[in-house]
Amino acid sequence: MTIRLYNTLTRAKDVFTPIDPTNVRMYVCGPTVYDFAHIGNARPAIVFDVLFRLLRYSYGPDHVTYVRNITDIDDKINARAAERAAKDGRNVPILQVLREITEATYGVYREDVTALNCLQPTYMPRATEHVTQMIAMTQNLIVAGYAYAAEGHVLFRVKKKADYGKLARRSLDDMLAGARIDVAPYKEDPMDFVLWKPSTPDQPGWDSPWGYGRPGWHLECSAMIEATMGETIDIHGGGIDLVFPHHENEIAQSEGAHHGHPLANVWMHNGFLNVEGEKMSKSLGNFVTINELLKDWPGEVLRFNMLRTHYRQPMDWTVAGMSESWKTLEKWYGVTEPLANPKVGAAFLEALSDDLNTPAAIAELHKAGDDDLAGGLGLLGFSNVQLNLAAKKQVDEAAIATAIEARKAARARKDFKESDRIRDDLLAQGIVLKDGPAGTTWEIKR
RNA sequence: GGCCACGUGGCGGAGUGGUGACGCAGCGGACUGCAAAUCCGUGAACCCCGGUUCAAUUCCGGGCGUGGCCUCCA
Repeated sequence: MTIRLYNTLTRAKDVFTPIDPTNVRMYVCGPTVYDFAHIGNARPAIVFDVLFRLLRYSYGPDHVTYVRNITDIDDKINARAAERAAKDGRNVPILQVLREITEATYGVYREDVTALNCLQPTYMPRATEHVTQMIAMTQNLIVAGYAYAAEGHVLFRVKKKADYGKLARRSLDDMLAGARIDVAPYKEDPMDFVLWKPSTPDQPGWDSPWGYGRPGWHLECSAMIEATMGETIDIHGGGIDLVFPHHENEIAQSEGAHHGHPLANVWMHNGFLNVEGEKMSKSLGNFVTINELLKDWPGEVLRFNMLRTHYRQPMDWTVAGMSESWKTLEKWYGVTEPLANPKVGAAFLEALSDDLNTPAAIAELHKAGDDDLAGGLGLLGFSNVQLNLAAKKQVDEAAIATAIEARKAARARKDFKESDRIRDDLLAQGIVLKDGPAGTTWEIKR
C-alpha cells in the first residue's frame, strides 16, 4: 500500500518513501513538562500514534523508530523551580528541584497518553540529558560560520543560511517587516536566534565554553534527533504553531551543522483545536486538561473523538461530539466483542494511507463487516475492551443481576407494574437495562 | 501591517469538474407487554460576487467571515 503524506515543506501530498524501509524514523515534538497536558496536547500525541501504528503495519513493528522528546529546559519550568526552591527553603541544587517538577509532570503525561491508547515511543529523550550534544552542535556551527558568540550568548547567523525560511515560506524581508521584537544589541541581525544563553547562578544551567548557561529552545530537538536517529530522518511532526520559528530554526541548525544534509524529508503539522467554538485559554476558563477529562470519559472516547476530524483540519472539541463518539464506540464494541477474526479492509487502509484520512477511514468502518470493523479499530489503536468496564467495578454487579432475575420473573407472570418498577429503580441508580434476543444486559447510564 | 489556513445539509465531517460519502439527530417501519437498545428505510448542503468551461460545491480572481503564525505555545 502506498502511503501519501502532506508535506509542509512542499505544500503537497507526496508519496512516502522511507530512506531505509528497515528503519523508518519519525520524530515528534513532545510536551514541555511544566504543567498538566491539555486537550490540545492530546492531538499530536494521538495523530502521530496513528501514523506510528500505520508505519508499523506497513513496514513491520521492528522497522519503525519513533522518538518523542521531553522538553524539560524552559523558562516556565525554571520559574516554577525557583518558586518551589524559595518556598521549600531547602538547600538543594536547582537542577534537582527542576527534575522533581518535570518528573512529576511527565509522570502524569505518561499516564494520560497511556489512557489514550498511545503506544510508547521507541525513545523519549530529555533535553537535560543532551546538553553535551547541544554544546557540541553549537561548537560545530561556530566553526562552520553559522553561529557566533557574543556577551555570553551564542547566536545563529540567519543571513548565512541562504534558504532560511523555506519551511514557513517566508523571506527575511517579510519577517523584518512584521517584526515586533526588541533587538538585543549583541545581535548581528535582528532575526538571529539564540543557541545558548547565560544563566544566573541561581538558575538552571550548565558549564560551557561560553560560560554558565542554558541552551535555546530549538536546539534540543536538533541535538536529540542527531543523538537518537542520525542526521536525516523520514518524518518530523508537531503542531502547526511550531512551523515558525521552532521547526524553521531546527532546520537551520541541523543543516548548518551537517553540511547541508536535510533534517527531515517530510514535515507534518496537526491543526489547532478549539473548545466549544472558542479558543482554549486560561482566562476564558475553558482550559481542559487531559487528566481532568479522563475522570468523566474513557480514554478511547477521547481518542475516537479526535480521529473523527482530519488531523490538518481545525477541530472543535465539544461535549456533544464526545457523546456521539461514545455512542458509536459502544455500538461497535458491542458487535466486535469478542474480537473474532480481525482483518484490515482495503478501502479502510486506502483511506488511512491517504494522508491519514481518519474520518474517511472511520466512514469505511461504518460500511464494513464485523471482521473488517474489528481489524480497522485495532489498527487505529482501539482495544475492543468494554468501555464502561472501569465504571462497572464501582457498582454492585450481584445486586443488579438479582434485580434482573426478579424482573424476568415478574415479566414471565405478566406483572409489568413490578417489572417496570425494577427497571425504573435501576435507572434511578444509573443503570440502563437492554433487552436483547440473548437476554437482558445492562450498562452505566451516561 | 506581512505570511498562511479554513467556510459543505439541524449538527459533526470526508470528497469530487458532471452519477450529490459517512455518522448523529429527525421522520417512517420492524422488534418489545410498553420502553430502551438493535435492525431496515428516508428527506435534507456545498459563505457571497465575478471569470474559465458544454458543465463548478470542486479551478481562477475579488469580497465577507473565522482561526493560526510573525513573541512562549500542540
